[in-house]
Amino acid sequence: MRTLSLRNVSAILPSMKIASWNVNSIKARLTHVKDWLATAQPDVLLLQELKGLEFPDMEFTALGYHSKCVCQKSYNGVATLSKSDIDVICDYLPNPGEDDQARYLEADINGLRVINIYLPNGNPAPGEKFDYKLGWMDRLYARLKALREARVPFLVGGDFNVIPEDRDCYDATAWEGDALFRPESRAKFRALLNLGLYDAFRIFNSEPGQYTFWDYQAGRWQKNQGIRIDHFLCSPEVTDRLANCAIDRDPRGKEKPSDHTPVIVEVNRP
DNA sequence: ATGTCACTCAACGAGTGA
Repeated sequence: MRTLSLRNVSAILPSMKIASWNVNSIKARLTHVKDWLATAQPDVLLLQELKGLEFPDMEFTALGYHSKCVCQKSYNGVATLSKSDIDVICDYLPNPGEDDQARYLEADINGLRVINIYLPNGNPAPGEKFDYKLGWMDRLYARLKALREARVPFLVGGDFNVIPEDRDCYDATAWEGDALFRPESRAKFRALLNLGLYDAFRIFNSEPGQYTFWDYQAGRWQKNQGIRIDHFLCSPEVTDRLANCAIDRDPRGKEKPSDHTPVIVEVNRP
C-alpha cells in the first residue's frame, strides 16, 4: 500500500478562507461577529475599528479561534482571529517610522504572511489628517516593497479607506475632494499595485455596484449607494493560489449593523 | 437632506471621528 505524500495530503485539504470586516466597535458588534463566524466559518478573520481597550478574546476562544489584537482607547484598533496559531511578526507599521495608532498587525498563519490594516481615513482634506494618511501609505509601501524583495508570499487585507476607481463608488461627483477618493490617495493605492500586488476582488468580479461600505445616513444602504474601500491585496504567489473573492452583504442588512460588510478571499493550499 | 452611529467626559448633552 502506498502512503500519500505530505504534498498530496495538503492538496486535498479545502482552501483557506480569510475574511476582513470593519466592525465599527467590537463591543457594539460582538453578537454580529459571533453569529457571522458561526455561519461563514472563516479560517481567519481580520477585524478593524475595534474602538476600545477591551478586546473580548474569551468569546472567540469559546468558538475555537485564537486571537491577537492591537488596541487603543476610543479609536482604531485591529484584531486577527484564526482557527490556527497566530505568529505575530509585528504589531505596528515598522518602517520607516513608528506608529502611535493601532492600525497594523502582521502575522504568519499556516505559513502565510497575513497583514491586517486599518488605513487612516484622512478627512478633512487637505489638512493634518490627510497628510498623516499619505505618510502612512508611504510607510505601508516601504514595508510591502521590502516583503516583495524578500519574496515573502503575503496578503494584506483590511479597511484601506481608498476608493480605487470610479466604478467602486456610486457617485464619483459626490465623493470628489473626499480623502478616500482624492487623486493623491488613489495614486498611492496604485503604487501598491505596481509593486506587483493584485486586488483580489477584481480578479473575480468586474461589475460596478459592488460595495463594502454604505453610510448610515440618507438611506445609502437601501439605495445601494456605497463605496468599495475594504480590500485584499495579494502578492503574485498568493494571487496564483486564489480560488475566490466575494463580498458578503448579509451583515450590513441586520439590525444595528456596522457600516461595513465582510470581504472574503479563498486561498488554495500550496 | 443639515439625514447616523459610537466613543468619551462627565452627564442626563456636547464634542469628536468616521
